[in-house]
Amino acid sequence: MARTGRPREFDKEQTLERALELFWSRGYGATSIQDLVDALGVERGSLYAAFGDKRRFYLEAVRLYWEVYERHLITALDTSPLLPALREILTHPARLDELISDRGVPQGCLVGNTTAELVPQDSEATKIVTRSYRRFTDILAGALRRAQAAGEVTDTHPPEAQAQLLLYVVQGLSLVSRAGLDRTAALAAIDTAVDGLRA
Amino acid sequence: MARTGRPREFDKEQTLERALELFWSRGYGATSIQDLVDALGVERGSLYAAFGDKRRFYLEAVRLYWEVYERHLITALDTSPLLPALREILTHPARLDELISDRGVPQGCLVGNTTAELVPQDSEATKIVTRSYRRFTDILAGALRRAQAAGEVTDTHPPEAQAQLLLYVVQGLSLVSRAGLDRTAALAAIDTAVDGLRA
DNA sequence: CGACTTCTTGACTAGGCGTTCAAGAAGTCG
DNA sequence: CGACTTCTTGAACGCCTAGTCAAGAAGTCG
Repeated sequence: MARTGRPREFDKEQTLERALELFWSRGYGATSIQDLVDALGVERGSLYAAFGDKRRFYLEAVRLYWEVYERHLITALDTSPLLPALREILTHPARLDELISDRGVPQGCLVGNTTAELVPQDSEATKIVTRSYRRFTDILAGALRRAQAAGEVTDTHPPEAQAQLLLYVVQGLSLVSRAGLDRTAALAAIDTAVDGLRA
Repeated sequence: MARTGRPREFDKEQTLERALELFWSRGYGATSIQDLVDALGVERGSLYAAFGDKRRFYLEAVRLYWEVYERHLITALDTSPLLPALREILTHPARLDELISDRGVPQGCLVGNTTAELVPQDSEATKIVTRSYRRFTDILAGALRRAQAAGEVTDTHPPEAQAQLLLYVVQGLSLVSRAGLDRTAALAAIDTAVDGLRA
């Protein structure tokens, strides 16, 4: 049983990654199926067969984006002292690598972009986005709690409030950076935020 | 000379305000001309005659939005002590009135939404957005400088860096709020930010 | 080999989009 | 009144969109 048919000619995971790049740089609405066909080298019918309609395709890309980012976040923050790592995280919100760099244009955080474009109209997008924000604050609050206990971070405010504030900072930085990034000003702001947490 | 023709039957300014509301809640791409015709009660041809094409119409709305917000900002921050006023500003980023309230759904900041949707592809949108951010930080930096001199705000970091950070916080809060607002968590984060500025 | 399953291709459909425009309505001014 | 200008109306245009589907290709397995 389960006769297997003709094998897929393209790598599904890799195609999703490339679609993610396109969706990330252009947004959901401004990326047409034709754009995807051209960029991915996969015909329309195959895309529909593999990923369902455009919306599902996009949401899948957002899921992948967050999955990668979350792994990065957990790894990076599992350290002591926390604040230098936190500073790193804050300087890399949009691109996992090069937000503050010369190459490439900052394109924000895909979760944040999705928030602006699809939320709250699209309920599934809202669920993904809400969940991502929740994970972010949970992970940060955990790290901050440990750092408070270690005396590295001030305990004048609860770690949850500090984590929520950092979510705003990251998302704000990601968004504003799309309009052009002044590295010096951004770094000064980040340092102000990080120093505000110091015990 | 200058024979005047048939007078316009609708109020241009008021129509722009109502279009602003629509663009604000749905975004640029998701608001069709037909939506505008239906909501404004003005036929397509008249809209085109009065406002040019859709893009100009939208950008005009963004300009109006910022103009109103900037006036509000300047007025609200022209006070001493500064921090209570600043806290007010931070709690009202999205709606000038009721971001943190029960009625209505937060729809973010129109400038921020524009950043996510049109920047950096659209150069005119980028100019408007960049200028708005610049005005925001200039106004805040001025107020913070005075408050530093008065000994109300810490001078461990320059007012420009503090202002840039607050821009990120406001934009981040506006954006994240679209996905649902936890009043308590948001207020706790804002208090954390404001207390971090205290001398 | 031949039956079966799945994938690929690209033409096709239907609908929505932004935009235009010609004809008529409603004013002003000489 | 009649000439002139501007605004209103809504049909029409061309384009692009997301999505479908039938025919053929490329595998697997009995």
